[in-house]
Amino acid sequence: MADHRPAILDAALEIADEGGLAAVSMRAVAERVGLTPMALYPHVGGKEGLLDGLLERLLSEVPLPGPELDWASRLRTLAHGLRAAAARHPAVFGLLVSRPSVAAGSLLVIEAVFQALLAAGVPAAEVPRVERLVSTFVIGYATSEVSGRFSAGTVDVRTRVGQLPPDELPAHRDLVATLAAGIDADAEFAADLADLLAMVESVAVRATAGQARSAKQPRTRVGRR
Amino acid sequence: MADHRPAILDAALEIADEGGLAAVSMRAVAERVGLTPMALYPHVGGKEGLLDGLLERLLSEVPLPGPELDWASRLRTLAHGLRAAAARHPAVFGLLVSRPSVAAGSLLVIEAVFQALLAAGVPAAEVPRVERLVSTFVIGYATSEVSGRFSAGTVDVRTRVGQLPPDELPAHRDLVATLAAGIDADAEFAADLADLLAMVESVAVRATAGQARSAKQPRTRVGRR
DNA sequence: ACCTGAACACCGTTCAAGT
DNA sequence: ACCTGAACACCGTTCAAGT
Repeated sequence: MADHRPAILDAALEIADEGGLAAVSMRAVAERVGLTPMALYPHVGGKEGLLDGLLERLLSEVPLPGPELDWASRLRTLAHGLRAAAARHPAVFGLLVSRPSVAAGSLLVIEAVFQALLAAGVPAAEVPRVERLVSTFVIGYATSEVSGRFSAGTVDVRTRVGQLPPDELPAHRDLVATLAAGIDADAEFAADLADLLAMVESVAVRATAGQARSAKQPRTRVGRR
Repeated sequence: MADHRPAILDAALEIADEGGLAAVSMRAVAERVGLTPMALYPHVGGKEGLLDGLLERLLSEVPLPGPELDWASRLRTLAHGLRAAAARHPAVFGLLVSRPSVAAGSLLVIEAVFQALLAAGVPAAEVPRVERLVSTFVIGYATSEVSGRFSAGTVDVRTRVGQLPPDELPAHRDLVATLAAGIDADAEFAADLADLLAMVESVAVRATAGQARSAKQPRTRVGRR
């Protein structure tokens, strides 16, 4: 009859947003959608399939940058879009690091990163590696932020340092002032991205220099910021 | 009577290594250690506490670099040590991204990174940010590797690209040769680290340049390799 | 304090039965 | 084919009882 898959994923996403991943049970999803738990199986194929569906939903929400932007702006758009998706759906986003995710949505994001890196002048042989490097950071950052890995340690530096004899943590002691200031996650993410994009450019420049040495082809520096 | 906590964590770690996180149930751990499930509670304080204990175990296994090494070698030692711990205990390592982890073990690792970054010349105000940047990448990389996020997509590029109309994935098409070659995870991790350490150095140099402009203090470039 | 055993309120999933 | 309802083999945890 009707394809209930979209409605099932809607319900599951709502439950995940409201009560975390632990609240997403086949029974709870079924109840919200007005079906028996077993009625979900033909549509999502079990719990794993349901979670894959949620991840696909989340990735399809990430806006792809238009081709009119320069490569650095395109990477920034993607990174901020991914981080925004994490803020909207923290529980589901946590699945991203730990799941293969062969979803079509993830393919399109990767494709956009590939195009940006090629436009930046990163040699083809290095593009997949650099894509994984940048993606790993962005996904890792958003996950850490959303799961509390960042905020937990920094709440009270004194008690943290107090866990061990003070002379075992000299750098912590020297940085107490900075650490006590806490984290401005928005600013930090932007600063990290700036450093990483500079890194991408230096990979590109390094390749061009090697190529110029043998074939002397100059190359225009792509503007940042 | 006897403190069973170490034995409990031993058993739980074994079970996690053998059968994944799903196999780590209070009942299974209790059985292996020769107790009733409820007997674990005074020692680890429930399931969450048990998982925290596993994470602490894992982090305490990461070797800390000696002070005789230069900053870049120290960061490399830490990064490879963390990745090696992930290879030994893949299931437990997956908890790292998603858990606060205020463990003493993680404190010592962070301390070592702080010291290395300060030695590299990264200004104190930027050290915590750069620590989080590098740690996020290293943890994210090891997690992705261990959970199959990297390998899954690349197994068969043709079918992957076949999911969508070919002209929607031009960069994928151009990179088919590189993508089909697969991933040498060891080499890729080393290359990523090299690029990130160069980035750290450029952050340090940027700061020194600003400082030199006002106070003209030269600074020795720390050797890499 | 530490441990046991029974019980409670959940899980995902199988299976036979209905339409 | 799609859906139901009962059942199975699990969970983490509470609680009263023992020592």
